[in-house]
Amino acid sequence: MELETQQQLHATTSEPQSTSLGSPGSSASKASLKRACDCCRKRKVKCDGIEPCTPCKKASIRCAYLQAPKKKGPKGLRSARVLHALRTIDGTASASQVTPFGPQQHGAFGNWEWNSGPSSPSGMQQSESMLPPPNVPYGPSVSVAPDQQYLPQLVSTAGPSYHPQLQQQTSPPQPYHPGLFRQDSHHSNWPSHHDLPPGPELPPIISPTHSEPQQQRLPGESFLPYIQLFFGHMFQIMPIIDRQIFLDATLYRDSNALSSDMYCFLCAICAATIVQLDTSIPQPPPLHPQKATDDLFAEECLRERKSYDWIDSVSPFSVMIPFFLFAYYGNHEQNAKAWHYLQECITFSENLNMDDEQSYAKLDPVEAQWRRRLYWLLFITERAYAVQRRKHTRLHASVQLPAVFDSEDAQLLGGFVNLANLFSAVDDSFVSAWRGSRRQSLCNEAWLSNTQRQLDGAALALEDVSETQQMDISVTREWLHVLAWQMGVSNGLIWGRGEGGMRLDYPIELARNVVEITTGATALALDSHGIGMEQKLSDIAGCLADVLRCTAGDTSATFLEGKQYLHTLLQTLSSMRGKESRYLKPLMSKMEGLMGYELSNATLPLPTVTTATMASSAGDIPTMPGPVTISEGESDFLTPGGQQCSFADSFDMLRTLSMSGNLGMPYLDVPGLQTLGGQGEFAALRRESGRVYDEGETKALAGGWMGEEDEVELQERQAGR
DNA sequence: ATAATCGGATAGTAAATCCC
DNA sequence: GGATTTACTATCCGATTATT
Repeated sequence: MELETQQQLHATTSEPQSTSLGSPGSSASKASLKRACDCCRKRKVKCDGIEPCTPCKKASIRCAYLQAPKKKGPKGLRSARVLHALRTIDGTASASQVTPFGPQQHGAFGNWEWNSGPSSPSGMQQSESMLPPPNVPYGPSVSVAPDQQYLPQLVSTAGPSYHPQLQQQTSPPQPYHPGLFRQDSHHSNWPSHHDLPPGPELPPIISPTHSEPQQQRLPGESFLPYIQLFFGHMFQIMPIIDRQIFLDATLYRDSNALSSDMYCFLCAICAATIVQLDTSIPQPPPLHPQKATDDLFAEECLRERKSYDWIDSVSPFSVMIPFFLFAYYGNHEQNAKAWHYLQECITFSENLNMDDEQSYAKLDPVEAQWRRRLYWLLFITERAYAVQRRKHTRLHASVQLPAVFDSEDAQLLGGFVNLANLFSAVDDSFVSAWRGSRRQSLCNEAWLSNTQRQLDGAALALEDVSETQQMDISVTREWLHVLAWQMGVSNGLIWGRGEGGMRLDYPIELARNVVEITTGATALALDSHGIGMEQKLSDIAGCLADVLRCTAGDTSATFLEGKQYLHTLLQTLSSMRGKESRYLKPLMSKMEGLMGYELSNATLPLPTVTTATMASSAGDIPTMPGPVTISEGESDFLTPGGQQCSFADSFDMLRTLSMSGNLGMPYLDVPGLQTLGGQGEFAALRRESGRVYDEGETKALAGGWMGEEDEVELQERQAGR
């Protein structure tokens, strides 16, 4: 009912009232409804407009009226287009009039070859990566705007006869979407951000880079290639902006016409995209000979920010700008800044009441959906960050998950929601336990096994999501399993039947899953998650290495299997994002002297596995007998291979195991290597330790590999006791 | 027999242009 | 400024195809 009233907002005002009432007009025998629901529209069946409508009810599908109607009426200058078409027909006449700028000079209109020209650095990806994935429930996706399909035609017809002056007049569809997201502008709650000039009032010779020395801002055409990269590879994990708006080249015609927050936003998202994708994909040539392009964008963002009152300018941009700055700094492992910007975007989201379900009811349904996505992206990011850096969390799973827009592939949001569900399992008690602020007694086996079960239950139906998302969800799930397991170990919870995975060899099983997931994947599906994916894999590998260290000398099939998984993980890390991961060397040095790995990663020797032992394992990982509690001097336990191992001997090893993946790793006190950052939802930083300290260890730890932050926290905790 | 799909007819809307 | 033209989107009929 509520939706029905809301839909009236979208309905046009001048519709004949009689139509929906069934009294036929003078000639029309059919009475069209004001607005068909999303499903009926897609199905091309008559909708009765109630909610849920009869066809949807009959088909047992969810009825919604989310899709905003497109703007009607012609776009662009008609006569100019006619002229242009005529000129094209008369192509020979203008063929000789190629200007000195040539087609490569995009001028103030932006890059008109955004998906076709050879000069477009990502034109190549357009055809492949930018294609929307198949739409599962609704048939072919319509997520590519009609005007996007239209643009290349203009370009191609312009062809060799490109002429700036003419091009100006035959300019493409005027930008008519005033808001951040496609809306009916008359009731948009989103601020109107880009007040583009009414017409193409552009300098006659268009090359802002050279002809406008007074121009402070980066030229408009700088952005589009990176925005294309974003939509090609990162949108799946951050589906928070509208393709139709941000892939429309008219937006980038004149950067000076952009509002400050839009400009800042574009700078921030470009900076984050560049650093996140890094060398995993060919990127456009640098904008500046001396300065890295991502740094240039980030600096430009911060510079522009000084020019307006960004604190009072509360809009979704206020949330997204610091979010992408967070991703930028996170990927650069500048943690203090990353943390600052993450907090900033959370603060803005609170200012927008995005954590309050009630606030969404007041919004236009489409706007509400975009905001839900943004909120959940923040939620996921914050949770991942909290876990990785052992920070507290501020956001809660207090608002409904976003729904799939009719215009979109359901696949896309399916993956996003899946990830959100996964992180919902990382509840406050998980974070508290991980931070060490939860009483140990609460981190018991029942709670842990329940948490592990939740993680498995949270992310299902992965076959319906894209490879990139699948990678994210699967690896994240295994990574969270590893963390939960480490929590259990740190609380002395290892028992034999393997309930909740609390077995010594559980990480080997997890590593097997990860290897299975990553082995068949394309590199880009893995790489587009940025440094966060490297971190997770390195955490998992680190934990696996600890387990193997703990069982050193064990020649059982499980152990050898684990060795092989570790080898595969290290190999994956050796070629991530087009280069060797910075986490590889520390892992290798951790492995030094163990299992035959050498520090030099030039050759990663395959561990020799005898067929006999492999055959005997047959995927069946033996478990440790009986529940044990960890206390020095107690009875012995068995390694997966059945080796006797006394607690006195292994206590140190287990202590190491309990320290969140990289604990005990020698690189932790190396500045600049302690942090991880931002892949989309995991623009998060490495936290050195996730364990629950006990006082006996603190002095030794504090003097050793513990980071400053840990020391402060430790002191705080000790003072509190 | 029934349900689902979708090409395309038809209608409505609004920008662009014409006309005075 | 108002009328007209044009270009666009929306609805949904009904032929076709798929499913039970």
